[in-house]
Amino acid sequence: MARKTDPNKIEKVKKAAMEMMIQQGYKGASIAQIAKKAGVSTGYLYRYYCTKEELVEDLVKTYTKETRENFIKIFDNKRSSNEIIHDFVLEIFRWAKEDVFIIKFVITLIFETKFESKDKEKDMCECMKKIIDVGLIRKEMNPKITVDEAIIVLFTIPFMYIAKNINKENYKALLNEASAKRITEICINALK
Amino acid sequence: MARKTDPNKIEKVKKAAMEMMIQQGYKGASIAQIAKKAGVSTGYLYRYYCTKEELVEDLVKTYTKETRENFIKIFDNKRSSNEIIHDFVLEIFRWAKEDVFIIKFVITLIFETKFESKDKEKDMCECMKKIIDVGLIRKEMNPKITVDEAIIVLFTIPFMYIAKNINKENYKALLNEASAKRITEICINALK
Amino acid sequence: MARKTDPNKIEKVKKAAMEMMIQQGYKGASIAQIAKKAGVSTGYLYRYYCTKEELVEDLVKTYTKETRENFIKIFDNKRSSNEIIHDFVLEIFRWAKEDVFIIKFVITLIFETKFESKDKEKDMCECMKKIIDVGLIRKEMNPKITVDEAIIVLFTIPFMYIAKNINKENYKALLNEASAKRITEICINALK
Amino acid sequence: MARKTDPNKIEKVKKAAMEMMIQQGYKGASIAQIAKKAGVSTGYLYRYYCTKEELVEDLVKTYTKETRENFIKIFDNKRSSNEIIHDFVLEIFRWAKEDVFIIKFVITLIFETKFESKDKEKDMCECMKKIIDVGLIRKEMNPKITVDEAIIVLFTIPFMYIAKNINKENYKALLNEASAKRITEICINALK
DNA sequence: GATGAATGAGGCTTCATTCAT
DNA sequence: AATGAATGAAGCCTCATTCAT
Repeated sequence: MARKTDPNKIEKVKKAAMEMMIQQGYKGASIAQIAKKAGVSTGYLYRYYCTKEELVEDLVKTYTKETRENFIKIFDNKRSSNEIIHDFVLEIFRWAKEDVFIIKFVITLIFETKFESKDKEKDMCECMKKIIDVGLIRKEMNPKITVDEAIIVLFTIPFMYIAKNINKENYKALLNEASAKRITEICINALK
Repeated sequence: MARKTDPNKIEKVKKAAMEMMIQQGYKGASIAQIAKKAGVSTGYLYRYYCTKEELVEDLVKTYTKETRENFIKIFDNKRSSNEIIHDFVLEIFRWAKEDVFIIKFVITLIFETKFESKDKEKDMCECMKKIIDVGLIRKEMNPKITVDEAIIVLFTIPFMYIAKNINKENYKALLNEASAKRITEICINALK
Repeated sequence: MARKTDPNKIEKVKKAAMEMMIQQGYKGASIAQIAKKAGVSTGYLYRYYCTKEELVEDLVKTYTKETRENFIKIFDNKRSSNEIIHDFVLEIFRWAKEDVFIIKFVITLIFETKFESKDKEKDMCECMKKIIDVGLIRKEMNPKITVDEAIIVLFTIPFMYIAKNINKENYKALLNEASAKRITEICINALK
Repeated sequence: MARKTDPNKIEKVKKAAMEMMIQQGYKGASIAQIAKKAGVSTGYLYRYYCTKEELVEDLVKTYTKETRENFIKIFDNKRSSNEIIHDFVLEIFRWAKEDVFIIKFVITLIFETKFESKDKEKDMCECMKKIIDVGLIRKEMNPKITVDEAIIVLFTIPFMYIAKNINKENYKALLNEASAKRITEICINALK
């Protein structure tokens, strides 16, 4: 009977929060700014989230869930480690093209240590262990490889590539098959 | 903007500012805290810097200057690109062991997008061009290599390695000759 | 201001408002809390009361009405002033045992100066004048007695006794015949 | 060297806080209102008090300290209980005339249960025990007397008398020797 | 009639900045 | 030159009130 909740509104809030956090970081993004950008009142946010922190936690959960699941699927696949790395880079590129804001937001989050969740860390480690197992068996990887090294190479390099290009005009065109191949090549070589 | 008077005091301010920013980030580090930690008045701080932002900009300049100069020297050296990379990694490790705060601060800065300076960017590009030239001539590098790729590999991998270990107990011991060799190896391979 | 519709619902609202005000005071009791406790919507509440203040004013009127009428009856009775005082104390005790919430609420109201009504004041004065008349004629009271003094003694002392005991475990047992006699004795003596 | 702290300013803040709390209660009195009334900025308050609650606690401590000490002295005096009661009433009256705001504030505090301190309670009980001892030995008091009853009579009656008159024009004149005598008489009789 | 989503003024608190001393 | 008291805009959050449904 009451005014129906506008599902677009909360989505707008999330987008606005993400954009502000991309521009200003967690501390820099104010509730007032977010609300204004989303076209809602400040109070509106507090119907959905008890605190600013909760809002960001939900953002992280919402916008990384699908991709994290995809990541897990990719690493579960029992093929050569080189193929897995290629699929992984393609998935990151696909994701980055799908929504510029989300990828920027994720990059922002990687920075703000505040939001490094234990879960994310654990998931990443699991994936790395799987690929290292495959890579060692197939002799595609350097026997000295460690989990930390794999994380640094496989996560940081593709993300940094995106971060370096995301503000360019032809951003989406740059994330093409050729560049994916090249980044894959760099990663594979790094781990050899 | 900065007027010079007592170099000791202002040095203390800078150190304090750095430490606070490491712990709390740019927004989190308050002028009052910094002044207290430095043992000066808040007003004193404003005789040197018109704003908080200016203070941080000066910090960046000061604490990256020496190392940037060292970097430039390393890349100017006309030896094999592999040797240059090794020297570069060693220099970063040396730096990281010399002053934990500075390296933490630099890592913080890499995060807080707010403080990406054009100067730093240009210097980095110059260095990359030099090493790529050498690497291509000596056939130590993949001919497809670009400046961006070199930056991603050569800066991200060593810094991420440090970032991943800096909060561990035996931090300085971990940054030894062996790990420097391993990181060098990863970088060299990545660019092959 | 109040429009009548479903007396059950609005009664629940009043009870809820009372309870919340007992626990939190006027400012502390929020409309949302009250509505939730009463099982109605916040909007519903505003069909009956234009403002929160109006709700509380109605509460005061409602919950003191019956007892004020009882008080008036007691003081109208043409017996000795001592007997009237005894009846009065018994009535207050009876009331306090009948509904802990109401008595707590009344005590809360005595505190929150905001809700001192002129009506209540006038009624009280009337009652006091009656009992003083009787008391003086029968020489049960000090000739110096004033209306204010009678109010202070006859209202404050029994209510303070209740307030001091209302949060104890055996609260109802404490408000027995014996304690009523004792409080009566104190009041009578005070006015002698 | 810095701007000298104006001792009058914080005093003004305390007075303003007291006045606002008298008018609006603890929750009703806002920091902004208090600051405005005191002629200072909102931030000013936070140099002295970490929170609003702390401000009020200090108010209570400051403005009741002297009088509580006086009360203790009065009750320590080994004379007849009637004389003690008379001195006590006189002290309350003196205090009430000295600063209208303070007495109003204390009356407000008596209401807002939030600020009933255990200390105050304990002090009160000590005093009551002393006077009851004297009163019983000298047979000036009813043997049935309890500590709670003494508190109700001795505190409530004088304070209520003041509360009832404090808003009258000739307030100070009303708190004269004669009325003190009369209130004393009522208290003494109540406890007989 | 009844609901509760939505609003936004206002509450408490922080902190970069100013300026009298 | 140096201090730190004082400022007040701005941050997060609450809640009385409104109004579309």
